[in-house]
Amino acid sequence: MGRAPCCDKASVKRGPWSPEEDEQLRSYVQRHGIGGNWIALPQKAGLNRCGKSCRLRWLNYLRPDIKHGGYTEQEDRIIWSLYTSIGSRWSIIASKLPGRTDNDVKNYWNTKLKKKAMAAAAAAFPAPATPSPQPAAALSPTSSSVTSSSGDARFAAAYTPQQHQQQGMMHLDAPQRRQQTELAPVPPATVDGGAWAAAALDDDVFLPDLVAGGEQLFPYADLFFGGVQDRATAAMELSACYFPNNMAEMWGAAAAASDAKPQQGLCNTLT
DNA sequence: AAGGTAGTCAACCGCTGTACG
DNA sequence: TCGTACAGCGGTTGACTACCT
Repeated sequence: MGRAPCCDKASVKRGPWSPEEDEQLRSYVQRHGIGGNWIALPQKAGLNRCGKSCRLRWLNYLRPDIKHGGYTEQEDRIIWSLYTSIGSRWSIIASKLPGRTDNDVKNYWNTKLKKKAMAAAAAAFPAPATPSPQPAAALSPTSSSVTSSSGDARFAAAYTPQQHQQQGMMHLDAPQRRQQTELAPVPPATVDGGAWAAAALDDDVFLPDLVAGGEQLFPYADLFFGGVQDRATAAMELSACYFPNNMAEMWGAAAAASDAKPQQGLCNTLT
């Protein structure tokens, strides 16, 4: 038995929102809040829309703190670094960019940033004269983020694990990294976030790949952005992104939950 | 000017995780 | 413990626009 639909799709309006509907939803939320129930909201607000549609419209468009377009190079760096580490977990990536939504970041990556990354990859690793014995199809079939998009597959295929090792780079196998991320052990709670990140030696944890100092810092950055002038500054930007001031407190709470499931790992903690 | 193609982005779909009775 | 309802997420679609031939 399947789940009952959240609304009667035949009777609710679909498609683009009119300015009147936007105003209706906006004024209702401003006056009453969401009320913890999106399904019931359309009826209360007098909207002939599905609750999910209202939620999406509010979160992605009507929310007062939303920013559209005008991505900065710093934001590009953050998106790109996180994508290469955790894959297409857009909500996590968006949560590190104030005013950005997961949908917006996803669209931005798919339409602009991915091409930029692929161009950089193609320039760094020109295609061999003979066909590669390991085509993109050899990538993990379990990866929706890779296999569902030829662009992603090509982007990922541009970097083999061997190349990563040769270049001293972190791996681009997003599902693998995701698995590592979710299974990553809770780090010591006695050190602050930045110090822990710099001190961590466990290769199973992705954050040190990004924020640890020295030549390993942003290993793709030179390819992608044409060089980071001030690596220390860039490190601080990303460190601030990943590690809030109460990092030790956060990890302490996580460590206290000794029976924490693997899913309660790094990314869930950060969200 | 007209038709075709590519790019963009809002919106939808279907699935998963979680809270709750 | 199980079933249900809901929120949230990521992938995909389709309408619209810009650009090219």
